[in-house]
Amino acid sequence: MEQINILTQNGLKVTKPRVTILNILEHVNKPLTAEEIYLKLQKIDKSINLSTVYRVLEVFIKNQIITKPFIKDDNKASFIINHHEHKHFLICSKCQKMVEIGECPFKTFEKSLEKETNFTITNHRFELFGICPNCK
Amino acid sequence: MEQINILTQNGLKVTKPRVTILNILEHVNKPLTAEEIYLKLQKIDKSINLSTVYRVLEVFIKNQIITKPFIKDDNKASFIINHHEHKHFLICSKCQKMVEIGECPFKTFEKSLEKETNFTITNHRFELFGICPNCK
DNA sequence: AGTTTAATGCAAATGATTTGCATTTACATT
DNA sequence: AATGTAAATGCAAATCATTTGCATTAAACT
Repeated sequence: MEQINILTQNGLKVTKPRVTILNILEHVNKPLTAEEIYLKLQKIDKSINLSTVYRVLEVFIKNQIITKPFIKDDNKASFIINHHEHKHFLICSKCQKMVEIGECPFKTFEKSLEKETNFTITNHRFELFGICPNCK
Repeated sequence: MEQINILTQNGLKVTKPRVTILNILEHVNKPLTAEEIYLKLQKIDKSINLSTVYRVLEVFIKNQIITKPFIKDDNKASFIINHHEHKHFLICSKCQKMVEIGECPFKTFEKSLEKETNFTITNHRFELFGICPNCK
């Protein structure tokens, strides 16, 4: 199973919570909150604890298996599998529906900004908000 | 005083907490957390309460006097005066220093994305992260 | 299989933000 | 200028996402 490879490659023990969470995130492939992950987990294995979810997410972030792209206005953080692509989302302010944006237009922008500010730029966040066709 | 105009223009009662918070945000002109605002307030008037800070910020957001541009990884939200400019920041991951980015390169990008997705785009967030010259 | 060390479950703690309620204050009206 | 009223505030307690301490369990090495 691919999930197991990712774990062993990162020197992480292969445990049920880790495999299952990774599996969920792989298949969903869009940002989920810790609680959303927890609810999906509950359908698979009732015994997995919410604090385990947080701890697993923490380890995954450290190992760059996932990223925490943003914290929404409701104060909940989101987590998404890290395919080392630059992904950005357009989020409906009413129904929270997310649509992926095809292209990330910042590569060249970052380069010129590094020269200008003398920062070393490691990362960026970009999200768009609007009203989706259904909610209009 | 300009702060009073902004309040009355928005049909808001002119109170000391509101005037003072607005004054702070006007002069700082960069994102502050509720607690940072509270600490600055304490130096001016010990009696103003943290929950009042939150309530004032909430009203200001509703009236679009300020915006809540992002929530940092430490789960603290930031608030900035809304001059209806598109402002974005480059944030040092070590010292949290913020540098304003001169230009917002998304206007045309948003237009084409609206056609593509059929969303009505109302807003966006963009932050860059890196290491500042001092921290390197 | 046995040993070791890290991962987990559970319950309690934490910390940012929110809320209920009694009191105070802004401001419209007299 | 004094008064009435609804909205704003201070204070304490509640809430909610996230984190942590600790006893137990389980992965993976020998």
